[in-house]
Amino acid sequence: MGMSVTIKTIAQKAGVSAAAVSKALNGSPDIGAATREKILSLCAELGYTRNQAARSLVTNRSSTLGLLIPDISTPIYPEIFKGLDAQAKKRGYRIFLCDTNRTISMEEDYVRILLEQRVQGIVIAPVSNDVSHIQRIVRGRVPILYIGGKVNDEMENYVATDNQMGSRLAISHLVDLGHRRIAMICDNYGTKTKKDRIAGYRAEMTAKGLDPWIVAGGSDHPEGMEYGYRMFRNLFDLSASEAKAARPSAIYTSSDMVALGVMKAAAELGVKIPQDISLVGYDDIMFASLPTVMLTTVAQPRFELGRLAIDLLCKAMEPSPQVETHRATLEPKLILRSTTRKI
Amino acid sequence: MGMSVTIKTIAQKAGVSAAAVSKALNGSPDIGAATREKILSLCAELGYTRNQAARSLVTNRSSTLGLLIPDISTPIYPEIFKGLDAQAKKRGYRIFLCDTNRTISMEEDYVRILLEQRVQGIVIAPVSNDVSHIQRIVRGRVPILYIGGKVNDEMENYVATDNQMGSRLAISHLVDLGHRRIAMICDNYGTKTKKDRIAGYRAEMTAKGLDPWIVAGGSDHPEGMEYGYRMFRNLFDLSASEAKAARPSAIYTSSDMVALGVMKAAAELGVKIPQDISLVGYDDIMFASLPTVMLTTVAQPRFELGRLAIDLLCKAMEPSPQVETHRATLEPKLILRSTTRKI
DNA sequence: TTGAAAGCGTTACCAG
DNA sequence: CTGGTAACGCTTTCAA
Repeated sequence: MGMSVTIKTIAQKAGVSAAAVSKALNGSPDIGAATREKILSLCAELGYTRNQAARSLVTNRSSTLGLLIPDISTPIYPEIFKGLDAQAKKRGYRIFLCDTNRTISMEEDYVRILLEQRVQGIVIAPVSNDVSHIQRIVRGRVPILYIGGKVNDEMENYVATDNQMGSRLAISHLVDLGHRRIAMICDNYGTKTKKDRIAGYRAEMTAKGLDPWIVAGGSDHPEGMEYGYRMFRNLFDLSASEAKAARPSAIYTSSDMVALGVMKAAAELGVKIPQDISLVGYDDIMFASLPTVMLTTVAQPRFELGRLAIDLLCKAMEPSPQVETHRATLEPKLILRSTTRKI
Repeated sequence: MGMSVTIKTIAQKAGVSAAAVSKALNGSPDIGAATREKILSLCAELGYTRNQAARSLVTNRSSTLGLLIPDISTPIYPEIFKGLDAQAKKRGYRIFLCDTNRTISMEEDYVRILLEQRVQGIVIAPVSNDVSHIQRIVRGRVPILYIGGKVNDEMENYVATDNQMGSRLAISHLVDLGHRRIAMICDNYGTKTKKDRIAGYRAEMTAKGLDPWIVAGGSDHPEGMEYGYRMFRNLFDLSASEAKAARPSAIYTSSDMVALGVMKAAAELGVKIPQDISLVGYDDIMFASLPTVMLTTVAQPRFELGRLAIDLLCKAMEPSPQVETHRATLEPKLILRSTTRKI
């Protein structure tokens, strides 16, 4: 194993100084075209590869951003990663992805690791509403931009989505179709995100002169699919004795996963969607577009989220930021598929 | 903005040398317990964070492995990443994930970047069967371990799954249920993976004294869901004029995505699964377990894949590898759900 | 047990 | 335009 080829190796072979090689490599104008050519071809020939560690050390720039997410196998994150990745690339940054496994301790570990890597900024979809453990470690040494469902105003910089508007879009659509008995099934309602979705639902129902009908369990209740499954069964068991007219004609859920649970329960109970009941979800996870699912749902613009997040983070990274906080809220939109129908 | 706190800062404040701090930080035995304590508490107090770039530079170890995948939003990869990540962590490595967007040029770019980062090994799920462009860049400077559907024996180190066995499991199950007319719909059959799945199907059918019935289009045909959709419609249009008995009673597909296409077509044609026809997929993507899908399918042990891949890569990374190539093949297993039925 | 000194590969700053 | 020279922050001898 011969010594690896460094800038010095090249310099020697080319009969120039290390400084000259560095300049040629970095496209500096302070070098003659002839020398540059010579150096560059020599680099190609010898298979020279820059040592990023050495560069980072001296320039104090790693050209790397960190990304912390709770779980990459949760349907929404792969696309968010891609959005962030694409935009970061445009701006000359690499993204270092860390999956925290929904664990505070891993979140802490990774933040420390990212700090050791000297990332220039971090995008975090935090595990919990409270991010004080993160702040405590970072101590403001690196700008952080928060994204995801746990975002709230305690956080300095964030990109959120307008969850109230999302609900309003969903309800408005159902009302347009003639529905008046619209129940909302909401899991996990402690988070800001879910609170907003509920608020939007309530506001739009009221605006249309309808009575809100909210099914939302405590934090000890199951989440996602399991929750939707149980609550829908509940809803129908309870109304079983009553007239059929007392049932909701449409269900709006706090997430697609909850909607999936509803679908499962409905199938078991012989309730047809959308013939017997209309259903609208939230998130537009990949499943929602499957031929066997085709769920009408509220989508957040994921690519746009990535773009915005990186742009805001970069603003926060500037030597003397113009403003104190960097925040943005994205507008969701309704994706019409096959689980809603005129009544 | 004061100077960041370095090992020197600590050394000064503690009244010791930089070397001493380094030793304390790295748990070296060559240092007194008292001095160590003093140094450590000072580090905590001042919020000292190691500079990984500087460490890498001098130790020539980045403690980082690269991972190249074609598309993180493809259902199978998030879990593979997690498996790899977990195992790498156990061995003290971080994983740098690169999404190549199914693009040869990005694959090349990222390989170069990883080389610049001085990753100590790379796991690659390549975009194409041919990986010569990667070899050309890497020049053997870093060990590579290949995974994924494109793996073939041209590649030095790899972890594959036994696709022949997967098919045999599927067919054997269908035969046990009484099926004799079992068609296989296979997209994208140019790859080693798909060839093996076909071979396994053929072998098992023959072993059971049944006639293989293979539907496999050329490379110009669509892939995945679209392919399954079209081929299933084809199959039924063709057999529409014939007796119903001439139709297959079961379909085995080369992937879950193809099976999803079949389900869509079947739904449109009024063919009930599994009442009218049984269906088995391959891959066990997350969708497969959805309540509205519940697809019986062949699964590769993804976590095991991650473990093995990292272990083999680490073997290949050892100074003087024991053997030339590092290869392993994993055994798939059949996941029984609700799309197959006794005939 | 401790520390001084020598690098690791690169860039930045000047003086030629 | 070019090339020494001095950092960057750390680890690793080796001598005390």
